[in-house]
Amino acid sequence: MSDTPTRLLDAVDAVIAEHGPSGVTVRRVGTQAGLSHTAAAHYFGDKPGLFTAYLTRAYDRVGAAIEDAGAATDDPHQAMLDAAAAYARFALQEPSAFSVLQRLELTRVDTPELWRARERAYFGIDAILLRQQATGWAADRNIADLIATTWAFVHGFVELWVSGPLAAPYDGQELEPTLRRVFADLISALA
Amino acid sequence: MSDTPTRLLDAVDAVIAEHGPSGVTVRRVGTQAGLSHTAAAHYFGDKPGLFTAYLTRAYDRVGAAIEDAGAATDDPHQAMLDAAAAYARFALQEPSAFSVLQRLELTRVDTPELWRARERAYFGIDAILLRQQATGWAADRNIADLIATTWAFVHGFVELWVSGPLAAPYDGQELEPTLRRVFADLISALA
DNA sequence: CCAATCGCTTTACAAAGTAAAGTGCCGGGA
DNA sequence: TCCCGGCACTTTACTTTGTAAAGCGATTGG
Repeated sequence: MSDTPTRLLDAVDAVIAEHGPSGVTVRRVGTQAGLSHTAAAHYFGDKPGLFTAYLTRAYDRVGAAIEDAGAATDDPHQAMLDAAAAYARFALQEPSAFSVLQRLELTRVDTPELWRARERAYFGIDAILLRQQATGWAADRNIADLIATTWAFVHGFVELWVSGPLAAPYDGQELEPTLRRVFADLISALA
Repeated sequence: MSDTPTRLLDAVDAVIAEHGPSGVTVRRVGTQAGLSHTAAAHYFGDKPGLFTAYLTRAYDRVGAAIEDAGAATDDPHQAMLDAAAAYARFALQEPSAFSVLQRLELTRVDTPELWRARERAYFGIDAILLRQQATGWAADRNIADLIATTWAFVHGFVELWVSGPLAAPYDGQELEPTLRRVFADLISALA
């Protein structure tokens, strides 16, 4: 009994699954949802509006996954690894959403809702890192640099993995355990 | 006196500069190059073909910049920083090309030319890292993990920078010196 | 009971992707 | 010299897509 905008966003997932990320069409999304071909435009204004709403929901999901990772354990070190794994899982399980995360030019970047959702995800990472540093880890390092370094690493690793370059060196391995292992090495190197 | 395909790829740059990455149109590229609206399709087959050729040229350029960074100094540590800086400069100076680097779904990923160009860029990084490790740096670390970690970090850092998230924490600073500083910290942490 | 509003659809049109046929030019053989 | 085949594009034509605008039936407040 979900409402129509939600059904339309679900239809985006279905369309990406069937036709790929660049096969997403405002018209197709409408008809996929069982509505007219202008339904998506009616609700979201235009194509960037549709993508913005879709991306906002995607950030909300990954942000929630990161928050869950932080809340599930008292050990910040474990939480960092879990949050990274959540990000990786998100990229693999919802490749549609993840691919759109990288297509900001198709969205209205200045939408407040989108900002809020992005900041939610980023704030979850910050919180975990601050807790980890409070345990004495990397105590003498600049916190802003620490945050940037770990973000950049995790995001870059996942992206290079799904877009191909890391497939060859880690042939046959799986993303999540590999990321956990390499990230753990990085964390201990930074200590 | 450049040939027509080259002029068309230059026209892609001009179109992106004028209309943004999503304003690139096969027809517009043709007319921008002073040709008919089907000229680009004629030479590159279709839109993915055009993007593939454009992306191949972009990878060739960034690969050459990385090779130059490696060749310009005997100090591998310096070469690593220079290569990272070259990547950052590329992202800033050719935002058009960099934005397409992230839009692989618009390209024909399986094109051999594109593979070759990508591998050229990656191989340049590998070579520098191997030289650096030969100096004793991080000698006991798995070379594949080292490569993945530094790639992921540099790529992720630049991407988060240009797409927004790092703008707030590093407000008012510039990408290249910031990346050099944070990357140098990472290198010494990994040592 | 009725009209305004809601939630969508229908209609309409311009821009863009792309297939296919056309056109002028240039070089090489009879 | 003439012709003819191919090269380098252009012209034409058709379909899909984005999007504006008007329409239309069902609810709902007065």
